Amino acid sequence: MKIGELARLAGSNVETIRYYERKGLLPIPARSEGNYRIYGPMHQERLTFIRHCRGLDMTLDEIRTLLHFKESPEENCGEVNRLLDDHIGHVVHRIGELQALEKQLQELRGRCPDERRASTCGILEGLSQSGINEKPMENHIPGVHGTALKSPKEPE
Amino acid sequence: MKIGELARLAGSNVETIRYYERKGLLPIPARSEGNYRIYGPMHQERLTFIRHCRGLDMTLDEIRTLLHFKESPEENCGEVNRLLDDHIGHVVHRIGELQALEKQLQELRGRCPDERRASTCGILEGLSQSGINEKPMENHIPGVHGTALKSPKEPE
DNA sequence: TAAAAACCCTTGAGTCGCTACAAGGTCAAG
DNA sequence: CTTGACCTTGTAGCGACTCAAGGGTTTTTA
Ligand SMILES: [Zn+2]
Ligand SMILES: [Zn+2]
Ligand SMILES: [Zn+2]
Ligand SMILES: [Zn+2]
Repeated sequence: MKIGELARLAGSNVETIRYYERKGLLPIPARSEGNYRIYGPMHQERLTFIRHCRGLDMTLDEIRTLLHFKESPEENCGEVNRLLDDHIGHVVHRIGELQALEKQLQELRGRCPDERRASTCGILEGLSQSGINEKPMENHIPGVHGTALKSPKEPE
Repeated sequence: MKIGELARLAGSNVETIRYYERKGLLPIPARSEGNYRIYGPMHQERLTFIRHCRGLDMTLDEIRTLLHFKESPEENCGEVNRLLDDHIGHVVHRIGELQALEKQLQELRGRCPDERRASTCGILEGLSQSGINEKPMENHIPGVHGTALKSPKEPE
């Protein structure tokens, strides 16, 4: 099967498949005479696995680890289980952050119940004040991973 | 004041300040004889405002809008209030997504209560099956904004 | 006073997980 | 033989930064 069909079958997209190949998540496929990538059922299974994982918001690194265990069936799966626990931790952590965020935002919203001149808007005022969200949340993470709003790292 | 001091005062970081300047969020400062950026209290206030907003996970675009209203005190602040409502919506939406995600992950985790051979790991098995998270969540968003896991867009 | 340290400058590239071209090659049907 | 769907490589872009190279300037210290 060629790349377009694989994409359709896995509900994915051609460029994404080539991207996964570059990133080492999908094994390099055979090529046809005309230099087309040729895939078999194992590629399809693997791609589907990857997409399931991405649907659960895992990073490509996390997925790489899981794929390793898929390929070595006699290894102990403890690390898989731990990886999932950690990942659940990522999600739970992020939920907590966002709930705190919502509270702050609601509080801020409450400061301007009506429409006024911008100079007296309680929201703009609140955002200018120190005291509201003085320091960025520690470990403030977009999605469930990655890094955003790091505080400037202190010299060692 | 020079850029380093401003960074310290605002709990920010020098590169970020220059980045905001490039992006038009901070007004272009005067320069010293030695070509150093020279800032005053208004720059500090503005940067602090921006950092507060980022601490609340707003995009730079959202912040740009707020800054506009800060600068035009006699405009009506209705749009500010709406922007905040929308942004609260972004956060609430994302919380809902992450809670659904956590449920799925917990369910998956339950499939492998002990450590076994990888070939019989309930988690790896679950991720391979169709049926679990068949299609990516609609509108699955990293952070509170942006777009990830778009399904391939259909031709118009 | 001169060297060393600390600060600042610009430019350009890297991060993540894709998406979207552009310019061309290949293949089946009509 | 031509059309058009499909494929190829390569490059650039998103957001919000972060970091490194290779300089110039200012401040501190010996
Ligand atoms: Zn994770
Ligand atoms: Zn208002
Ligand atoms: Zn928002
Ligand atoms: Zn297991």
